[in-house]
Amino acid sequence: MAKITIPVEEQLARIKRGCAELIVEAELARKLATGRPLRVKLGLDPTAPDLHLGHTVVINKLRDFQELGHQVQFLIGDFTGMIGDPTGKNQTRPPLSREQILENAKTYRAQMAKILDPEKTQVLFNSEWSDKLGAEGMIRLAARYTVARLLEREDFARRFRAGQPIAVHELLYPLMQGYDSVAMRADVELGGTDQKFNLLVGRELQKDYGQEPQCVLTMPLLEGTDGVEKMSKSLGNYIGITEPPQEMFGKLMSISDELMWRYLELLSFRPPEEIRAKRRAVEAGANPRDVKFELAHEIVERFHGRAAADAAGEEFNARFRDHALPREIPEVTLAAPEGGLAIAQLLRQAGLAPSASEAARLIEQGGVKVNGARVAERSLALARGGSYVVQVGKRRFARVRLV
RNA sequence: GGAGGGGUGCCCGAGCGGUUAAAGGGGGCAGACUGUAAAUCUGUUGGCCUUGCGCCUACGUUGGUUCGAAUCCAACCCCCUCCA
Repeated sequence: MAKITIPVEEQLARIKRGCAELIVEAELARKLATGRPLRVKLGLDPTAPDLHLGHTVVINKLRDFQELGHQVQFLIGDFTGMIGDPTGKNQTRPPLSREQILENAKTYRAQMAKILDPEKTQVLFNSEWSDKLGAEGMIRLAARYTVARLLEREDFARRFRAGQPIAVHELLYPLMQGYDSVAMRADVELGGTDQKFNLLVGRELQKDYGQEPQCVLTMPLLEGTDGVEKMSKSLGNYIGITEPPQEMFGKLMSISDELMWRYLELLSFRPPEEIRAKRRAVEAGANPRDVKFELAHEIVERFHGRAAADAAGEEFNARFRDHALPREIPEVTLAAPEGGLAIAQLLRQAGLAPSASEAARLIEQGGVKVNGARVAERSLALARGGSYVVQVGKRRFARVRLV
């Protein structure tokens, strides 16, 4: 790989942008000054095959490194994934089979390619060196660190104080992750702020193995669409990067005006000056909706391309600004009895409501329209042989044919 | 091994013999408003139908007491804490 000639100051500025913490800046400056492409590590747990925008915050940062000419290394934690990162929540993760892990890794690679240059991105598996360790190696590794140091981790310390159980394997996790850095001779490791402790263990172990310690760069955790909890699949507040363009666009438009600035900061590739200008404009009275619209467009374009983003934006405007019918309405054909099909039954059978009771509620609340007209009576029955556009709320539609 | 605490609707959590499909909050959904699937406000939030003040399921599981049990009793399962 070619020597990097971009000035250290310029590189540092780009690297630090949006980050939570950089340990230690002076060390990184020294590494950069050598002009050697740095090995930049990001470890990923292979348990969840789907990435969401929260994961991409760190990947976006890797992209910065990659564009500066550094060597990005993706580490799939197929070994550590079997241990399970201590979450303090006591969740037992089912062990994954070899095939599942490889499958997930493949998915990762495809998803990453939307942000990084796959040609320049290395993918590694930590079982490659962890498996070889064996019981003896494991114990030798464990001998290099102390319980007291592991208990520095906030999560461990709290549980220890509270008398809550800490399984021994949980203590091993940071060591294994740190050992990865040793095996990879990582120059820099990235992670969310929640990973800070683990990343620092890597530094310590590298020193212990006589290596120059890696620099640690942590990125803030992205809040989910609720604006409060961090984005996660289990909380249901996530935006998956493989979601359909329309869905992704809508979810991005549904974040609060406040949260929008956070997303802009952590997800947008627009230059910081431009984002500052937008903020000033909104403070001066511009409509935040338009800023959000541009953000949604940028993100959808990143994962689905320009055409899909344009289409999703137009569709959104038509649907929610102009209250038009969606361009594509799923068609459903239902069998109706002679006297016609009761509206509540129709909603349930067409998949517009989970149960007839829920359907009845929606009707009472005025949330159901047939051919654009609000349904007032739940005794309404639609005649056999007809075709109807049925709408529930603002987002659920179906074209129902009764036969 | 011993002692104690607990398992309630999507989640948290109150209830501790009847008026309880179960307070309150969160989340979800719908409506109003709007700048959008923002914010705010209002309503709603087990299921079924012949929509009655109807029926069926539901408070870890299985039995029991009772006219009547989420509420009392017994056994079992699971979680947690303390002691050893």
